[in-house]
Amino acid sequence: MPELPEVETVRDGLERHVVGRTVRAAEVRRPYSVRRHLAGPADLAGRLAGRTLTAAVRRGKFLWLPLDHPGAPGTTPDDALLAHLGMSGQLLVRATAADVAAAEHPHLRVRLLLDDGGALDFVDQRTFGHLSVVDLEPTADDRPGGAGSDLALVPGPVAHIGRDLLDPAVDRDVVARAVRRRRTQVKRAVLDQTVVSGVGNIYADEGLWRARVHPLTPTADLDQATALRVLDGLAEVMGEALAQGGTSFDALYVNVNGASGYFDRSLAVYGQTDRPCPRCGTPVVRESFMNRSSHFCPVCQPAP
DNA sequence: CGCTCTACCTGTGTGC
DNA sequence: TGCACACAGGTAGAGC
Repeated sequence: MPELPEVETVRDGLERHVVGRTVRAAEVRRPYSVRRHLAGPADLAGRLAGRTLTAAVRRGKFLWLPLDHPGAPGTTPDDALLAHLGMSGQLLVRATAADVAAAEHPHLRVRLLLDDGGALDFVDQRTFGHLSVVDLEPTADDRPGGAGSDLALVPGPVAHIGRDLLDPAVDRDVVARAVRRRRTQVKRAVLDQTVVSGVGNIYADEGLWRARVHPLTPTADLDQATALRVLDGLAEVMGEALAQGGTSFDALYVNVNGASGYFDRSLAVYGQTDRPCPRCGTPVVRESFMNRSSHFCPVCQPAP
């Protein structure tokens, strides 16, 4: 389940192994996986052929690779290959033609054949993820936590996504005020990607546990210090997961599912129903929330 | 405009 | 064994 640390691990792998290479051709095996590319699979393939991948950029859980102009290398890219991994998406680098041939996979959705004989494969079991080629647009960076009037060059579908807590330009004080401005519960607020991006169900539960805040606490009840403690808890747990993911990252293999190894060892409450809270030993509680689930310690995180 | 809820998708696990 | 169903969950867009 890729959240911010997993997507950042993928971005880092793409930066080191794919950036600078050129797409020879794109094969769309499953049109549904490019459904956000409104002009259709053939148009997507046409816009990728012959283009060079010039960078790997991420905001929250969105990831994009700006594309060089075929006839004008070195100019500022104005479009990009945009990816969202959804729940189960993986971007897998195949180094050689032999690797490509050996890598047929029942969940292979899109294959980008590269000009050096390798490939970049988009594999996605549950197909919540998607790829598209979209224009980059100078976007007023006035989202919560943004850098005020600065313009950021981001894909159109990413324009409404807030900065994430691992972004050096994020202002946690501003994000905390944005969380408190919402009229809802704190877990809903931190899952809202327009408020703060990159947080999914797993890290929301873990961050709230670290901050000792119940998921259903009304945002109206949060003072600034408590809201900041929640953001600190989220940033801390995502930072630790990223550090672990980075150390287990395998060269030439950009993995997502379980790449960090974090899920098995370090989760305090997520998926730990009835197991003891690592702080106080009280059994962890699971409750239904937004057709999902919330996990928390009923003692450390008292109900509002 | 702000908030809430659901559809989208597929493989795995569980209960009858 | 076979079937039905719950579950995992990020996002866009509809609904209120």
